Amino acid sequence: MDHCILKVALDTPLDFCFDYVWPLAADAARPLIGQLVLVPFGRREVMGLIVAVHDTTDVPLEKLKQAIAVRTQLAPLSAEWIALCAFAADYYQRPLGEVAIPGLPKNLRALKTTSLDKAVKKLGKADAVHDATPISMPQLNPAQQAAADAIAGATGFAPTLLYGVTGSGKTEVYLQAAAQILAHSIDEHNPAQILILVPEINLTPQLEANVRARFPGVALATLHSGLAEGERMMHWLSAHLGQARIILGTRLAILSSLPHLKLIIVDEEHDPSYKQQEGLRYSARDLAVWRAHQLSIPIVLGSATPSLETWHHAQSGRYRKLELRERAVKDAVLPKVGLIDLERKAPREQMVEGISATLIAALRLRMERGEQSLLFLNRRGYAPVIACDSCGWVSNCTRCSAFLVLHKLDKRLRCHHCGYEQRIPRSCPDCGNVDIQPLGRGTQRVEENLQAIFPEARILRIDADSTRRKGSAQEAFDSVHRGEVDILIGTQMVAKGHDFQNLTLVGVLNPDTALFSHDYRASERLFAQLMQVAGRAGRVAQKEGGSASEVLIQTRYPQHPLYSAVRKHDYDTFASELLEERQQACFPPFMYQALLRAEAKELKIALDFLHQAIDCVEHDGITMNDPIPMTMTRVANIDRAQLLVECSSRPALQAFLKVWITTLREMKSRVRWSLEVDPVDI
DNA sequence: AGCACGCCGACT
DNA sequence: GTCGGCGTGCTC
Repeated sequence: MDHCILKVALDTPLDFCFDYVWPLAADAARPLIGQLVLVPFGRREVMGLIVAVHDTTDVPLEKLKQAIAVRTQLAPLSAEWIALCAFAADYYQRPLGEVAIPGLPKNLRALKTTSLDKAVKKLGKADAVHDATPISMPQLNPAQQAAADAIAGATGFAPTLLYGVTGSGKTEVYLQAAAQILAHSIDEHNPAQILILVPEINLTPQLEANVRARFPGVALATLHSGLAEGERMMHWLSAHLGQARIILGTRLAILSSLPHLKLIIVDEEHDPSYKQQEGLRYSARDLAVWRAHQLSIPIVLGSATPSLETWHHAQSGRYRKLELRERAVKDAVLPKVGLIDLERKAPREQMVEGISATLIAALRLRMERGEQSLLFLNRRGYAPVIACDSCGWVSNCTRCSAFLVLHKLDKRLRCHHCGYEQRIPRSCPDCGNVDIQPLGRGTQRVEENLQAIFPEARILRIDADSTRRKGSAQEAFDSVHRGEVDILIGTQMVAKGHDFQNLTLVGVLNPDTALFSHDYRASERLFAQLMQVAGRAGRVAQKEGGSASEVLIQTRYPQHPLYSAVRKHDYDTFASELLEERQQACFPPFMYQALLRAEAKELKIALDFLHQAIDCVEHDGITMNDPIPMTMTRVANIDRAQLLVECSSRPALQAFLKVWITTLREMKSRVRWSLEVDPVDI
């Protein structure tokens, strides 16, 4: 045989592999499965992944093209890694190449190989032997020690929920379990790799510093979307070559090549950021569990407020549950949670610009004591809408079913969905009335109001607008840590991860909307968010003579069971009740779901397509709900509708989706559609 | 998805 | 007269 046929997966929506001829010189080695190959594709040249090497092909000869080059400098991607991609492709109903290729560093996919060559040489020279002996570890409390031992001592696939309140020292458990596994593997010629996933880029610097301090000699690689191409290449390669022993990253890191993976840790496993919300809509947490199962290794899912999926598995015994009941810092107590009743309107509860007298007094007390406060409001901008008092005009976006948000500092009205911007009108565009008013409150407005109430206070706002510049989020957090801020105002960005040592008050401004959301997951998320933001306070030991750290929630519904559970820090009961409700209502995790979305210039076209989609296929045993417009129907002049599909059996749903999606592709409809498996926002 | 080809409207 | 809108067709 003077040539062979390469079956190549390419990054294209076409759901099959492409065959290429590869000529074999007399003494040349055959290309290997898992190698990358440069091929002509249409009028372009692209990088693909070799998934099989055959002698023959069914493709007609005149269609066959020759591959250009096989990337031999790089060790082939492993069969396990390809199997992981193949599973994700299959489960989420996407082509293999769309899963496997985009996660690879761009420089690896580029035509010229100089940067790859340099990186491989550079890493080849790096000392592969590391001193994995950690510096002395802090003393763990008995529960932490038991947890670390149980995790590190587990053999085979051992999924574990590490359930512990914020501040209970979960990170310490991760690090000591990691230390044990690294120590076991260092003497053998079997180096271990440990993957630690965190929800957001903002959380990596802090954890990275912790890990580096704890494991000074151990090679660490970070993987997240904020890396420059060069860095990404080096970090990805050091993971792929097995040199990086600890890999710290966001959700995209779950698809990296880790030949010696021995432990996976998913921190804050309930966090919605683990779900990719565009393109391949995967759950990094779910893929992490699959990967651990595939490799027969332990996996730790850590959270103070586990997802109901994970909670359910822990309750049913599929996952082992390890619990940390106490805060790890000695004498630190859980913050006291108080509710400020906005309905009661007692004289003392006069509101100043949406902030109650009680909260203002609490802020003043912290100022006097030289302690820090945090105000949490999950709404950026100055006001979510402006309106005309006399004719009722409101600032609607012309392209979306949403309001234009007032950004007073930039003097702009801005749509948060399509990016449309305009100047702030001086008068009502409909009736000319000059009296147009901002309605509602965003973080910018609270910042302005608060500065008026406390002229001497050093106030800092942290939200997506104030941290647009790269690195500015870190600078902002650093300045809080240095004590340069008295009052911090922030969106959910500030709720995660950061321990503020001198912070003793958390005010929550407007959480009620989530209580009555049509999304049945909203209350689960609100609870997690409140617990998380509450955890920012009271991490230090209670100050002598002072009172405990405090969380004050302004609400119109102080009697709501969610708030009672938050007050008692009682996730167990709350979660068990939610699970009960979900079972009654046949919602996940007792039901498996997929969502077909359609987009068109007119809503009717999208809805018609979805009705057609229902009729085009047999669906015995599958619940096809009515097609409905999406909550945000119109975005950027495109109307969107969705069709929810349900089944009590995951395999049955998977089998159905496979047939369905094939049929839908064959319909060749000009409506844009996409399928999401295990959707979170419905 | 890209990227081409192809056929109709408003501009230097 | 051309620049450029996006329909539709193809990718081993």
